[in-house]
Amino acid sequence: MPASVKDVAALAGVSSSTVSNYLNHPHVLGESSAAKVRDAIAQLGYVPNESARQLRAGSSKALALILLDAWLPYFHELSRGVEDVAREGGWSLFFSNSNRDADTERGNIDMFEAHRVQGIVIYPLEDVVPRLEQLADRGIRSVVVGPIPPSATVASVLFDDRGGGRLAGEHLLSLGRRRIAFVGTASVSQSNDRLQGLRDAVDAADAATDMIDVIDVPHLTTEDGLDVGARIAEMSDAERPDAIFAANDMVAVGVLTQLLRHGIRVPEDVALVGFDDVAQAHQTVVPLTSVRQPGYEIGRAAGAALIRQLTDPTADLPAPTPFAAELIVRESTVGR
Amino acid sequence: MPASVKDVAALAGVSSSTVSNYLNHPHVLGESSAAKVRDAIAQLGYVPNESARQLRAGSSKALALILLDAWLPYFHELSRGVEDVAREGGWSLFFSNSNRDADTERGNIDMFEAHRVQGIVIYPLEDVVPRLEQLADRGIRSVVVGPIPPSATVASVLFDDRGGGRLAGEHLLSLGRRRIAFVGTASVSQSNDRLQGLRDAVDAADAATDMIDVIDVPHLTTEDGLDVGARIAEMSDAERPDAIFAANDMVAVGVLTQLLRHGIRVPEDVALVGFDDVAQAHQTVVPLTSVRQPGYEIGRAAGAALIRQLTDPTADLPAPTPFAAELIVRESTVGR
DNA sequence: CGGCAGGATTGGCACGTTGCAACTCTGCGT
DNA sequence: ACGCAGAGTTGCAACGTGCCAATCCTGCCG
Repeated sequence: MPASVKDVAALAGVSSSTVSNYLNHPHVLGESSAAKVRDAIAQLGYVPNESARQLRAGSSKALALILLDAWLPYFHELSRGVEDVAREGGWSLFFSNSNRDADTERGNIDMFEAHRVQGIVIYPLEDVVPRLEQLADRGIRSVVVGPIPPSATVASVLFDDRGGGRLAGEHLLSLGRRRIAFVGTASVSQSNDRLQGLRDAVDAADAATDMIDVIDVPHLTTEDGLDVGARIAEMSDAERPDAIFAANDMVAVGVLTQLLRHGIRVPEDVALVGFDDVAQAHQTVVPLTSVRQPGYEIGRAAGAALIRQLTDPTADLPAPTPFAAELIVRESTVGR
Repeated sequence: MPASVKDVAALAGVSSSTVSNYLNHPHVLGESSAAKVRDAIAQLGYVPNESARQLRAGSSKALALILLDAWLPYFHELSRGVEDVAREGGWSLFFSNSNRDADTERGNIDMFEAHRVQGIVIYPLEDVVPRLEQLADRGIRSVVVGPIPPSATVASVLFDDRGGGRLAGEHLLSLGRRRIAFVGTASVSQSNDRLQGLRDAVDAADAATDMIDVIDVPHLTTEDGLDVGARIAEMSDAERPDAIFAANDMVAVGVLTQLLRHGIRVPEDVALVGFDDVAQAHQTVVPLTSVRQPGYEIGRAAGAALIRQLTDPTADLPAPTPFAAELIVRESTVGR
């Protein structure tokens, strides 16, 4: 039912090639034809059919972004970075959310392959590198945010999670804290790296290795943090840790909220460090010390790396120099 | 470079029609051909080209969702509702975010028209009904979430914002509060309706009309709430309102946080009511009384209304019976 | 053994767009 | 007056898919 080039051409009294030229090579058009085509397009409200364009072109000038869990604030920042760099380069960007489900993740990859996007930025749940290498054979390049096994065709953008964990640990130790609880998710490699960094700090300080108490939660959400906070609040003073390092800010916010509800003082009774430094970290009653992960910049870097590969397929994969962690100290560790 | 039906057909030793039949009408295939085609598809890793499919079909089995500001938690709930109902009906769903920018909103609509989606669910920024009616002429139906002028072709799903505002007002008045500050955004009609509901409650109680103090903020974010909270905290006891009604939960969370930082007691000194009842409302140090807006159900209703129109184009537009508001009372108004 | 029913398979076209090669036309130089 | 340059325009093919009508084949009945 919508108008096609043919309809426009008929109304304008020119051939469809001329209409196509008007859209894609305006400079070759004569003045009078251009005017006729312009009027006809306006009159019919013609909008080029993107599917036909893509079919003709062989692929769409589009990228895809697949996120582990789009509702976490950190992923907002990441996606804005990818989005901006895509828009600047004139690419369209399709989003999708794996919702922490491996089937959904695979389904999203399949869908984007069917839509012939040219490249994919993915923050993966499971090991997707073999699948991505398969896609690379078929001309779809990709960039993984996070650590991956070495690959000849799949690039990655790294953040120094372990170093960030170490910064958090050193900070807490320097404050004299000696019983540190780590709240994280063993199923996400980044969480484990952050824990390893904490262990590094403890080892370097020559402190007792049993000072770390690991608490595993399913999703790193505020809700999970509230549960953990309740458990900690119920502990006796003797068994309660004097510091908590949370694997992300959202779970830290939950812990903080629950501790405050129970009248436990932060940082006097328990010091608290989060991770990511999202906006929420300084929007809490006691502003949160956090390890800054530059989500926006990481997103930009991932998008830029992808676009570079697509623009110049002969270029080498960019060397994965990790983004450095930075500790942002606020009142949840040092008071006012 | 990727394989096409032709490649599959050549490898399987059958015609491309047979391959097409295998994919779309498996029952007409013979046993042996089916097996050959299956093997060839597997061997080549063939994935049908979605663009070509859509071109052939005339339109994609896809819907679009355009949100005013995807980062607000309320919109997560809304989008999950639309997403679920779309998936259940076998439709793909494309997301996009207007980011509170009218140009972006228009650009998104244009993009989805070019991609020939069959329908659009939109939570609009500006008045988009004329544009949507134009789309309806070209076969793209749409459903607006929120109030719209009467239209023959554009459906809407309504929520009783005014009634919700009234509930909040009645609640605060019944608690004996007499100086109510309203925090909202004049540029969003829903915010104004909520304020009007508050005024209704005050009028009905025969109370002084100057008891309402309207504070306008730009975006209804937590950051805006922090600013407002700071202003309120600096007021003298005499001029400080004894109740605050915020147009959404995020701004309420900001206000609450700032008040608590300044040692102002909630609800003893200032009672606080939010709007939407998102998850964050019960994840605060003092859980937030809020007017529940069933975002998930509203999203489902919008998606279902759209799919109904597409499935049966002769059906009348569904009557827009508004979703009712419900007050969820928590400690930010009644204490413990 | 001829014919025919009906299942299985195929050729060809159309969807809307774009790029290329080919064509027309105007005006200018010789 | 003739040719030619070059700007402007056009016809045609092709992208990958899906559907329709047409064809092929197998086996069975008379």
